[in-house]
Amino acid sequence: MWLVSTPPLRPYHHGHLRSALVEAGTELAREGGPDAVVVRAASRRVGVSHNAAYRHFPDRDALLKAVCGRCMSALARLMEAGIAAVDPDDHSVEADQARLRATGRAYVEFALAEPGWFRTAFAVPPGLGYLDAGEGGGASGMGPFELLSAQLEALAAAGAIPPKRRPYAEITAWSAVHGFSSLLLDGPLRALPVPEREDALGRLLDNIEWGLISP
Amino acid sequence: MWLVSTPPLRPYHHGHLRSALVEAGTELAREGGPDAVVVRAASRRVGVSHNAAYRHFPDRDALLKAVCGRCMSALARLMEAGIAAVDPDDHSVEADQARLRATGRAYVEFALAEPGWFRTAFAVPPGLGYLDAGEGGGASGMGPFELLSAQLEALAAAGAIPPKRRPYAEITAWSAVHGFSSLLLDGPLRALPVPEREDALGRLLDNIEWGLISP
DNA sequence: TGTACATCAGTGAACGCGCGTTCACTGATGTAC
DNA sequence: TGTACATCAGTGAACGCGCGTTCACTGATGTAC
Repeated sequence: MWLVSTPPLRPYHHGHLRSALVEAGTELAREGGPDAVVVRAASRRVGVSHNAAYRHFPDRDALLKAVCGRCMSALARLMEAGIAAVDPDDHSVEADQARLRATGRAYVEFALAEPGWFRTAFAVPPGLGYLDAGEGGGASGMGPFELLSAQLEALAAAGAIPPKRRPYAEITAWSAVHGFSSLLLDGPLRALPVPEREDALGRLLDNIEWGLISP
Repeated sequence: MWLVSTPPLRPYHHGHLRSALVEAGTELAREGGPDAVVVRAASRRVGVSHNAAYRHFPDRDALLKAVCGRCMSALARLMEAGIAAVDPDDHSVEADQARLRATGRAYVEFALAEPGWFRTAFAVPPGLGYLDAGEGGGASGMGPFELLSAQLEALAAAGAIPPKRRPYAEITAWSAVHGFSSLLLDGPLRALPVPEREDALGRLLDNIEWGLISP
């Protein structure tokens, strides 16, 4: 008899099922946010039975956390791109300021361009600890917080931020762009027309800068 | 035979089932955030069969939206309380500033004290339009945005905010406190110890103020 | 005041869905000799 | 190089859960006369 089962491509006896699942989960997150990151759908995408995932993740939350790390990395990479767009050899205060603004703009752009990823990046399951070291970094290995921090540090080193205004500057700046993004995506600013959104972002970045830089 | 059904208190033939369901949904939101606002659980709490809800809401999203309005109202009321804590007869710039800070503090306090409500307030189902007029207001009828706006307007009228810094001030201030709250609840600031959280909030409010007020 | 009747707000049962998780299993892989 | 065997990463079936939503229904309420 020759109804021998044609082995279906032997898909994943090679140890990269874990990363394939994270990849699939990341795609689910892109389309549907954190709630869409579910074991069964991810397994389905990879073409594997849904319980195979439990060889690589103790439970759904572990998968989700890994996906969150990927989303945070994507954000970091977009911020890095924004920073890199300013001439890296220019160490003037103006260039430092431009780099700071670029991090902020990139943050908001990421949220608008990839809302599913943005929501997922901040949906690390409670009770799992936050992202581990090494998770959530961009190409440089630095995460969004470190990238922002580096720009502020440069401005402070150049004397543009007076020392009394330096503490917690990261948190202020981060909060502003994060809140703006959230309000645009899910909050009452949903309805804000695009041109006003653009203006509002400009004013918001101005405002942060004024608050930090003015003596 | 006398196994006649003893009518179980005739619970809701009086037209207030709708509000009872919203009430129950609000309690669910408090405990579990927007995802916990589900038709069956709300009906269960009220003591009514789960399909009775469909006499009052076309679907689950309609219930959720009503609950979102309640949560937004709760936020507005806490902000109102913060404002009212500053002597209402004092119209000095200092008092206006204190009222502005009070709105910001109340916002963050609300998020920390009632995380479920805070998350739900900003989880209006997409595609339903945002909250209708009349929903989401506090005792004064004003929503969080209007309350914030009123404080900024007072400062502008007093000349404390230069005209060139007035546009979009609402959005900047709101974004900052909203982002800070979100990052504390769900983001990487989860782990921030309480004293630093307090310091960070103070600096954040300072920073907004400096950004708005300095000439 | 009493009665017939329409309306309205509930009930109980059922459908179908997708999920997380566990079980005993099997076939492929890698290794010791 | 060949073989016996342990290990490991998958499979298929099943459990139980809670949900949204719809159906035909019934009992209470309010109203016209």
